[in-house]
Amino acid sequence: MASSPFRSREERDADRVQKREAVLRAAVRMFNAQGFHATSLDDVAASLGVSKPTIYHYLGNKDQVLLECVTRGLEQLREAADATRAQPGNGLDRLRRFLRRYAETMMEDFGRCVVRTPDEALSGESRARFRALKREIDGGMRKLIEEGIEDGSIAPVDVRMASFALAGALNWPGRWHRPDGPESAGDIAGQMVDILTAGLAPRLSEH
Amino acid sequence: MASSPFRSREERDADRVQKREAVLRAAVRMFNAQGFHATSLDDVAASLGVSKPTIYHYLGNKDQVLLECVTRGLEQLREAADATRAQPGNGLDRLRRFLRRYAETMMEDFGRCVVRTPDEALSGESRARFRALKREIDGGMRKLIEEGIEDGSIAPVDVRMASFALAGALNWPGRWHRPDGPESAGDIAGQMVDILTAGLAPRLSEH
DNA sequence: TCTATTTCCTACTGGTGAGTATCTTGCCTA
DNA sequence: TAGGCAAGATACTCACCAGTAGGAAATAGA
Repeated sequence: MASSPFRSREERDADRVQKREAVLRAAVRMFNAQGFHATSLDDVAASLGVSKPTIYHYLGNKDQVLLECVTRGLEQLREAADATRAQPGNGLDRLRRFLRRYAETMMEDFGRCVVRTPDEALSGESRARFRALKREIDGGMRKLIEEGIEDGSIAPVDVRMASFALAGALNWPGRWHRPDGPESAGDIAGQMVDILTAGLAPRLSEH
Repeated sequence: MASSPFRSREERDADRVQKREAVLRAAVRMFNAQGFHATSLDDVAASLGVSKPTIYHYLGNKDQVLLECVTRGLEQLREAADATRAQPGNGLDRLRRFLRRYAETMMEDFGRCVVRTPDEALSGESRARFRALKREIDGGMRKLIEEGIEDGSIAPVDVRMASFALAGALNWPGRWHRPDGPESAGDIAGQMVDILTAGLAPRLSEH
């Protein structure tokens, strides 16, 4: 493949996608680092060496930028739920696998943005969509818990409460975890899932 | 006590404290409802039928208002930890009592403000103090877990991870719980603590 | 009665940042 | 080769809001 200064249609399209991606990535990083309100689109643009209208060109207004960030994160979570559903194992096993991926996602750029974004940061239609997506994820988690209770691998609990407890615990790393820290996201996720499924009280009958 | 239009020194002091309190309460309610950045001090003042300089008179600048809100919440948590320390029972019992009060606090005005306030919302010295107070609470929780592990009432776990998991799960109601909902804060707190201490996997040996 | 202090208001300043109007350049297509 | 569209830049507007200046009214104390 000789590289020519004349780019084909596909190349130019790919270019556009790549630039869009770069803008989104820069935005989410700054939102996570400094907070949504403390980040101006001028800042984001400057960090890429471009000007503000460029962001409007690729992504739209600030609301839309944030919505796309959180949507990305929530889609990763939904994919995790879908993948889990297709796997073998009893309910608890599958829930555990889902929770691990959930926690890992929460330590990545877009996942962190989901936890750090309160509903009020978005306005109007965006807020409604944000909420709907979160409800969907919650629904998936509840379903997994229910399946586990049905097959006896999970103790009978209030599904709604359990789901909130798990989500809360696994969202939290998105607030405290630093990606450059000593522990890998996978390690942390694994440990948290163990603690949550085993509980704190010692098990009397463990082989 | 005849009520006279001439107020004593004590009465006037009490008046001042009461007004200060009212301003703080109005502020924290609006911060929780609409978010810190979306709430102007003009809004807070208007909700009390006064003007912005009144807020500056009683509380100082916006940073200081927020700092006092979160400090109140964190002090409630610290009091809970102190009270717990004085109580009888094994480590797990005492931790459970603390966690209940922790969760309940997170569903009240000032507690909710603590969860909803990211570090970046505060600036400079305020931010440092906010972080220090949070670290202190976390230290208290870790200590309780350690004591439980020592006396055998809590399974040996990574204390840091356990503390993060518990805090995350119990902070979360501050984000989703509506005070006017059907379930009382006490009920929710109790259920969440049960789930967290028992774990999800069924216990084989329970009498 | 005179002064100081508390309490609170009206009215301003100044900065910041979202969003837009308009222009330029260059490539693509007809 | 003319017209159109993509990809940006510059340079604005406009609204909002934190924080302040300065003053008025009431009360306290001397």
